[in-house]
Amino acid sequence: MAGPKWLDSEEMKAWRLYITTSVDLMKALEDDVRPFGLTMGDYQLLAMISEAPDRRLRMCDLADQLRLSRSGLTRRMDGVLSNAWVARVQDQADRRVAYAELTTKGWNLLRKVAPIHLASVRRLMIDHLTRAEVKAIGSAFEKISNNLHP
Amino acid sequence: MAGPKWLDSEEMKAWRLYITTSVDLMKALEDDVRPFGLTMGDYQLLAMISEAPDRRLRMCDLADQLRLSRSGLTRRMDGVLSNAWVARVQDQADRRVAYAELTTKGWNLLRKVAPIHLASVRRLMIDHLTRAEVKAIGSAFEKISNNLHP
DNA sequence: GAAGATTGGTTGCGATCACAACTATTTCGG
DNA sequence: CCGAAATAGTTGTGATCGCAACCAATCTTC
Repeated sequence: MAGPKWLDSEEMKAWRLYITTSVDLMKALEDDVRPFGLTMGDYQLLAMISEAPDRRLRMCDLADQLRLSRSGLTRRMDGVLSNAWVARVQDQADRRVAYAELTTKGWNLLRKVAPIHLASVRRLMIDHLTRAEVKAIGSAFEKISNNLHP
Repeated sequence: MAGPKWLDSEEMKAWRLYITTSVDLMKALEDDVRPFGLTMGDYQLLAMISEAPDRRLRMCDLADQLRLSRSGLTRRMDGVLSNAWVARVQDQADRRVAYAELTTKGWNLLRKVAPIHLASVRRLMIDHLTRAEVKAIGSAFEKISNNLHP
């Protein structure tokens, strides 16, 4: 590695605040979707599907995008399936493949919750930041992400 | 709330990259401490205790700093206690209180792992950022944190 | 100084999730 | 084509962690 072994105080400050605050932030966002019977995991699943063509996504791709293992996704699907927010659709061409498809009920729920969730993201994070900080976070995590995914 | 309901594209980019990349980053850091028989949770526990006076911390304070529930900490302690990295010390003055105290074995382990962990933080995150981005992340999460903890 | 509230910590239980092993289907090498 | 390898998804198992209920010790209030 190029850099010295330790982090200087600016770096350490950024690292520590980032790590601890991220946990708190997630819990606060979780609190804000709970009244709708959703976890953040559920919300992200619904949001991810809603942006895909035909509001459906292969299980495999969905797992990748949600950073879940395939077994993790199978279990998470149990919840959204039993609530009928998502339907399971078997692919006719390749019968190994199943799609997760947003139902009308799921779509309606998401339309109701999304503005509230995004308002939470604003209230808890974005509204406290300068435009420069927003851009810096975007570019910083973009570089970190590019390095992580070769 | 003051702001508009939706996030603009800069804000959305920052938010999404932050959320997804944070998960990936955590997994990568986890991979780097695993060879030492540690989880990131264990590492953070040891690191937190090591910075306290006498390298000991009340269970309660430790739980707060690690963002764990008290029961969560009890269970996590099982691991570090059975590895004898941490010892349980009962307070004589207030007999409700237990301290988690870093053992010599735990201290030696931490001295070995800390440089490697910090090198990972550099390699995976800090070294990819400009000084301005590091400062922006520090100030941004500081403000988010201040808002979260009233 | 005794009753009730508060604080510190553990335990029972349920939810979430990853890994490994498994089944089913498709694709590829020869 | 046929068998081997790859791909998609599920299930068994174990780890982690929060909530609620609990016990024990201390503090508070009258």
